[in-house]
Amino acid sequence: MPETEAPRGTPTIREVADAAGVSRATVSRAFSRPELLKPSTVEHVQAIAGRLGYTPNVAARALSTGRYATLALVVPDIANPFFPPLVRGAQQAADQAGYCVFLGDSDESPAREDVLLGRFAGQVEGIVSASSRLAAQVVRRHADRRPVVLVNRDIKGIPRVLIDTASGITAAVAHLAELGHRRIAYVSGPQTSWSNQQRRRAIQRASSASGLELVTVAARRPTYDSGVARVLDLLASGVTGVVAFDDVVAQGILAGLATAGVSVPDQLSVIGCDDVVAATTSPPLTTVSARTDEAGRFAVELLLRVLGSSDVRDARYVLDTRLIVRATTGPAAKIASRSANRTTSGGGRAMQAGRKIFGS
Amino acid sequence: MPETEAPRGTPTIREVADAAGVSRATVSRAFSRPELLKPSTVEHVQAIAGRLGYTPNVAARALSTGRYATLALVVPDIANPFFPPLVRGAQQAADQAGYCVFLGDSDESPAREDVLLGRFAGQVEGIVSASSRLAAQVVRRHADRRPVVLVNRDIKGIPRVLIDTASGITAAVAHLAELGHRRIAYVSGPQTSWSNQQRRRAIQRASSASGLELVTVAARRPTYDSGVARVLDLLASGVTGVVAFDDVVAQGILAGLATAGVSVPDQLSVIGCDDVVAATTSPPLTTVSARTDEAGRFAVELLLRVLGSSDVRDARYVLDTRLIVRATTGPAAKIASRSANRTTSGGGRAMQAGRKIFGS
DNA sequence: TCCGTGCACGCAACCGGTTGCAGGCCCTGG
DNA sequence: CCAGGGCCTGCAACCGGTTGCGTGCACGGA
Repeated sequence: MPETEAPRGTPTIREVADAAGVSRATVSRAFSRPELLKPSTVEHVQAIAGRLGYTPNVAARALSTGRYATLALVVPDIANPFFPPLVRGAQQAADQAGYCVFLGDSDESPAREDVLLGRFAGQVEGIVSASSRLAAQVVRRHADRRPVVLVNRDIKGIPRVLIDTASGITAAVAHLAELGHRRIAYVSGPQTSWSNQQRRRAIQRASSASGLELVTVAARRPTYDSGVARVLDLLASGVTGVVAFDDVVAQGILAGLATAGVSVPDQLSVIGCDDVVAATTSPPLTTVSARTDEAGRFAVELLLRVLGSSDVRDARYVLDTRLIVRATTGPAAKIASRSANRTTSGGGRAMQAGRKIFGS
Repeated sequence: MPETEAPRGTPTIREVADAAGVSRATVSRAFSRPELLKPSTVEHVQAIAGRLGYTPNVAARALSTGRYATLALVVPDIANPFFPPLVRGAQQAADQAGYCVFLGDSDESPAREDVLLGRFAGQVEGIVSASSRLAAQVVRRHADRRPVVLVNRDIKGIPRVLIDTASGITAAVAHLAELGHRRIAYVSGPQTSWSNQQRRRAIQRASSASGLELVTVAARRPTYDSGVARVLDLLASGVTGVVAFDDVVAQGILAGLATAGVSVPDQLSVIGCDDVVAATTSPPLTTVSARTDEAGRFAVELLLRVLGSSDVRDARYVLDTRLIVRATTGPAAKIASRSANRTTSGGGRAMQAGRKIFGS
């Protein structure tokens, strides 16, 4: 008895077609290519569809067109405050274009990242991989299957958006040199991180250019605790200024220093990177600012452009950075050491409101 | 001339079938229901498929089975540090089950959340909505189309995971009362937030139970800047203790107080909520701890259970919370007010390391 | 030797849209 | 009045797996 057709949860194109008295093709066109139809027909079909609560089935559409209207975003650690703004920016850009975004968290593991990219490749139009920890060759293999856009990873032939912290780092070193520092430290991040390599190189170059001695301390994972744990090494190293891989590490260092009774910036100057929590530390952190939200947005827009016309092959966007001087940098310690730490905040420097901006 | 078949980018089931000398059905079964096939056949097909680099097309599979192997997670603001750990937990749980997760950021807007849920409904098996700002009726409408699990939103009939901050808040108020505070403030969060309502109610109840006067100050958006902006109101209100909607607001308050030269906890005690940045503030923030990562994980596991057997209708998981006393709470100000702010950190209380834990 | 039984696999319809192609209709120009 | 040309719309194949049903075959029992 096929007389009573059970109406599914959500109606299909056929039911709309029947209700509207047209063919399925017409319903389809009413949604995807309305300019091919008589305006009155479009209106009629849309009305019926609206009444029935019809929504095109994305799987069916994806199957026949290959357009998924989705893309994937892979990050090493969503809990690292560097990434949420980036995710947000990417999200908004994708949204405007009607795309949905998958999120993947590789947990800083290249192996997991590889798995994620492979899994996503089958169900998205393109992938944005931020701060990829993968070997270049592996990234290329994935990029070979699906369009990939990188953020903060510089691989020739793959479209990429780079936050050029080198300029900001250079300004940071100059800032320290100007304040009379002679011996400084770089607390490094993940070894497979392009950003880390870039920053390390920039600081080496800038230090030797300014005649500063440079000590490197490895933090590996860029976490708060990792920053805290580096403090003893830092104090033992006899430096008067520190540049940290990122703000999170810098924040950990600040906390460690506070616990150790070392006053910032009187006894030690600290500079962060990314400006991601910098305004909320105490004292407010001098840092290298990067518009991470823009990086996310750009990456998605670039990806969409690649999807549109595949001749954008070797794009390479560079976002510049600036040094933002807040309150964790001051004159080198030998100068400050004659006085104790009388004034903790705002002492000796006329720079609390109105942030001063250096940089390229 | 149909002799030269262009091999597509990724091979289809037909090509594998041809290469293996079996039917498409057999290839399909080799992947989805191998127990129906002779072991040698399975092995053979898998080998061929592996060599060709075959991957089942998810869109095609989704179309014929209705199983998408995806789910969506919607949050009001990924940049709010409350959510990244939750996202992470959700992500991991989904991953273990072979699901990919869409992320949506509603930007605290009910309208956008509505759009997101609608868009996701068509392409996922289920949805986790965290801290939904939607009207209950609207949520129900969505839940009617697709299984929905809520986090921190209590709607009867819809499976939900709740972080019971009431218990922690109650302990917080008791803690303040014990320290001699008589008049305290609650800095509230988003009005449509269930958590905010829950916290406000808990603090009202606890205050009157302890005989404390309660003042409420509205922060609306739970941001750092919003916290900073509430400081003048707080100082004008004549309270000696403050409970903030969340850690982010509390952090802003701390910063605002520092700028205003008010010492914490000597002149004013501050308590946060969620324990999400609390360990990184200065002084370290006394707060109500919630395992947000577990909430995310639970929500996904619950969703998967709903998908498995749809008889879990009215599940309601409650995660308890605890008060973690760090360094922003101390004796009521009238005691401290006789002396100015001589000792900024660690004065008057023997409680820096070894955190004390109260709670349900 | 013949038939019943069950395993392993193929056939073909189906999921729900999309799109090249063809055909009907109407309008215009000769 | 007829031919030609557009404009709309329908037909039907197709995207790539999945799955109910049926069949061929081997094997065991009578």
